[in-house]
Amino acid sequence: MGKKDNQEFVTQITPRSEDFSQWYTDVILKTDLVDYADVRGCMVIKPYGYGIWELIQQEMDARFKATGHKNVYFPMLIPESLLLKEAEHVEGFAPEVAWVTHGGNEKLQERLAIRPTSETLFCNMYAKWVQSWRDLPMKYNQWCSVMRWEKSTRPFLRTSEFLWQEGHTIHATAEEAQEETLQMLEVYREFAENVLALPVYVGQKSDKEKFAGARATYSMEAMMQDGKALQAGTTHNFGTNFAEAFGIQYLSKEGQLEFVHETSWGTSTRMIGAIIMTHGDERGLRMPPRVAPIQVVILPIAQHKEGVLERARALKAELEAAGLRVELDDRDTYSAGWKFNEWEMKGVPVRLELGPRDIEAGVATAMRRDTFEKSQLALDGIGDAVKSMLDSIHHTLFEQAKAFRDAKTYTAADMDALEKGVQDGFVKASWCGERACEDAIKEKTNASSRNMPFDQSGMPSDVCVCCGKPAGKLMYFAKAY
RNA sequence: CGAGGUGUAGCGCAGUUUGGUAGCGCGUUUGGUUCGGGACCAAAAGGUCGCAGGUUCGAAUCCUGUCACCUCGACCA
Repeated sequence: MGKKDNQEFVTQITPRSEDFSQWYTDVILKTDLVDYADVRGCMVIKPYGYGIWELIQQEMDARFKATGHKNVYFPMLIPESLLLKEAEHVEGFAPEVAWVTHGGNEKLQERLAIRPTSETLFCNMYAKWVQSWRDLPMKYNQWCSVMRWEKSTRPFLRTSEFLWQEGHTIHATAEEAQEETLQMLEVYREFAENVLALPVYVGQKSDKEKFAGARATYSMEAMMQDGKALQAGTTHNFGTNFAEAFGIQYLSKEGQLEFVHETSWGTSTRMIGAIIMTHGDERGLRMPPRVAPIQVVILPIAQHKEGVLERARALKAELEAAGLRVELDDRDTYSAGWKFNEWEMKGVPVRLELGPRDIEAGVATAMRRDTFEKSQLALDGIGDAVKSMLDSIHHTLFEQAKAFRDAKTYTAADMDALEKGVQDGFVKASWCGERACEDAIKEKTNASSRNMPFDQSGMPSDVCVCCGKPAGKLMYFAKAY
């Protein structure tokens, strides 16, 4: 047994350091997360990948409910006239809308957009539903898929159709809407850090980067292992932009007709891409325990021997009773070594080996995926031991990612330093004008932008990544996905 | 849409320069021995060489066209 060493296995995935893109593609295909669909720019999410999404939905939904939101479902098709109502919004989305032009064999009188996002539908209904200040706020969320005809696509990061959640709320006052916008940004941040183990920066985006039709857009950005920024969630404050376009008005306590203030916020399956590109290593995935479809895999060793399988099944039942997601790999068609490597590639956080020697000693041999550390856990009370190991793995993943990001975050006082830093990671710098920022990131700096002064005063803590205008003057710059 | 690259067995590739029987590794199937870090032996199956034309006695190989995918830009969650 075991003539081939692990080096040989590792070479099956393109080394991360050599070609990060190829590594990403290798990992998602070889770990059974997705397959390429034979449909333009779309992917098939396989059971293991979809399992992650289900857990994300569960965790997020609980947070939405806790902040007073309810789930709804709106149609996938949007009449063109509805989409055209808010000028800035149309302009922003027009290049990437897919249209339905025929019903059966008949050409439609009005073409229907396949939703790229549902602001217009929500607005249309809100206009009917709202009469009085008593009806406000309305805080709805929907889980669905949307379609955007992207020019180039990559699984999870950018596909034509993608799964997401979109929250849409309307409020009586500007203050309330702003509070909602920031609250949901905080919900996202807390979720990213505490559930996905993704350290993120949150902040406001620049006018050029903001959502089409929004007064203000906020986002959370994570650093991938190639130093690029990935937007993992975004919230928008529309003010009364859409309310005015769609006539969403209510009668206030004072008897005045007022426009509502609206927000929207969304996160998508892209978060799965963020997990992969943040936590993955040379062996493949490292799933953050709280969204790992399989948290513990039990590998019976020498399972043909008497009593081993029975004990393994009992162990599985015990761990499941403790609330853990457990897989028992009792396939006898693969050797133990083969299975070790497969589950490591799939990123299962904890592996429990259970063989005759373990059973004899009353223990299971545990291996944690984050550090490859092996230890013996007493079978007696093993549920708690595994749970605390999972918590520890979560924290290790978070701290590793944070240390990586911090080490690649530079401070720049001039354009040269900014340009240089952006090649490797994030750059913290004072706001120096939108044109100059973009130029720096895209290596197309010209003389006029280069001469714009860096403002060294005022360094607020809430800042944003990727060419965003912060609430104050400090911001982060990075190449973005 | 601009620039570059790749299409040969399920997967990864060689063969193309200089035209001459379609190859290799992994995987798969069958039988046996194994089983605590991708086991070994033996046998077998599997390909209209992306597609369409052309040149030629003969094309994976040369010519023309076309399609798909990948990387980098532009656009975006």
